Amino acid sequence: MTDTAQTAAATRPLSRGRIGEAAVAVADAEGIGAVSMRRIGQELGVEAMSLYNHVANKDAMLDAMVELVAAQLIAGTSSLDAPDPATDWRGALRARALAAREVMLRHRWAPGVLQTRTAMNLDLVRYYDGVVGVLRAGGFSNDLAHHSLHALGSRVVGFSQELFDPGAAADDASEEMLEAMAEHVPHLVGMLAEVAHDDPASTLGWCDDQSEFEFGLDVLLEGLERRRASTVVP
Amino acid sequence: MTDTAQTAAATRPLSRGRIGEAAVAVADAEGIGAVSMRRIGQELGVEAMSLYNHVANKDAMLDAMVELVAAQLIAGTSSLDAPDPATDWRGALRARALAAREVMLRHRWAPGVLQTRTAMNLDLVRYYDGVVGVLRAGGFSNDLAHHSLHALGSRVVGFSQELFDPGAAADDASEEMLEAMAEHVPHLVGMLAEVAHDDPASTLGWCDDQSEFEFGLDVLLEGLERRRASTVVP
DNA sequence: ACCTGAACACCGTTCAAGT
DNA sequence: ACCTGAACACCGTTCAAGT
Repeated sequence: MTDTAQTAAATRPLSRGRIGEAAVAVADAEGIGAVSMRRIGQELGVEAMSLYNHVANKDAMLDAMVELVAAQLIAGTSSLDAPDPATDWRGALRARALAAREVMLRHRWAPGVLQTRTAMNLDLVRYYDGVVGVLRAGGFSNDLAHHSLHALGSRVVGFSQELFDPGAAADDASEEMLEAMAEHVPHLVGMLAEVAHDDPASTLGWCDDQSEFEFGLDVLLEGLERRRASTVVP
Repeated sequence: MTDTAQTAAATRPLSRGRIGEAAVAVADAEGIGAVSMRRIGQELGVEAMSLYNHVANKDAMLDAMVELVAAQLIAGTSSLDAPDPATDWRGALRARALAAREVMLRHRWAPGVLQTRTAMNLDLVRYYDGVVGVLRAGGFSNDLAHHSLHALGSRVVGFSQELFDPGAAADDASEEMLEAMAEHVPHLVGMLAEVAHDDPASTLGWCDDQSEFEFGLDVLLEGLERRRASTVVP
């Protein structure tokens, strides 16, 4: 690795873009915890301190990573044959969110990093602009579009906040543990038992992230459509 | 500080609970970034290494912090005169979410930490159990209750995922910057201009987190009520 | 203009030693 | 049983020195 990296460094000059790419690759493969200045430098066949010539600090390196993901968000939605928002804004927005979701699934560290960023990112703002464009074309007032953006929250960029991953928790938890908890959490245990019974293949880690994402998205889209329709005076 | 801390340590023995409390206090005051083993030890008038007698590692210390917040979640909902879920599940759940939100606003580091946790936490699970209890009392099937839990996501514990804080971004951005971006993000700039115009007091950092939280919550509650009603055969 | 090595001030964690 | 000090392997970042 050191050898090929060395020659690569000699070939292509270091740059903010190359640093971002290397960092994304490491984060994709080993998680964001593996991303350090020293490690990315090593990946590029260079001392960690050399990175500071192209990137102000680690935070700026994370910004560069976000930039690449945001660019994929834009790329993903432009190569999309979605419904015309003027006639089917829900379909148009739904397609956008699902396309964004595919990007986020390729970079599972991205949601966490995105949340810590405050720096303005042009492509990310452009993505949001596209969403507002869809809503406006679909007949939303600017005010309702604004509220809708907040209501959809992160779902509009392809992920939803799962505060607590029942699957991960269940992996740790034995069934006996759940039984022991039953008296404290009767509703949850009852629900779990019934849902697991209906779909026995997925005993404990039973949640289908994709379909739950779509369920939540659709509830929101329906509710927003209802509000849009009630504000339109024909 | 060292002096009073020393005597305090002599008075009350170290414990997982005291460590958690100290860590929560530091995080509340200075953010989660200030929470380190060395710092919490210092806060308790003890060497960092002493903490390891009561807490397996830093991760376990974070678990102890979450435990305290989850206890407040439970405490907040028990001292709540909310509507009877059997007659008004939406009111009951709404009150719960808003009470939880107050807890989270007191511990702004909590959402971020919560997301990194996988360990089973009894009080948190009990809180969720209460939510499922409300839904069941309101007439939800176990299946719909399960989907609803996912759809509500973190909102049910009082915060929503704001991927991008327009307020924070706007603080950095001058109006000129926005004008310069106008050609790239015409919809967003237009929306911003109109919303800001209607409420001129809050020019750029214009989003009212609390009311946006409630808007999103209400859209979801309405949409879920609609689905509940359509599954009930009278 | 870019890269390097040593250094600084921090981390979490281990371990042998104290009481 | 609990606490300590030194040590290890990491961080991000600064700075003077190289080319």
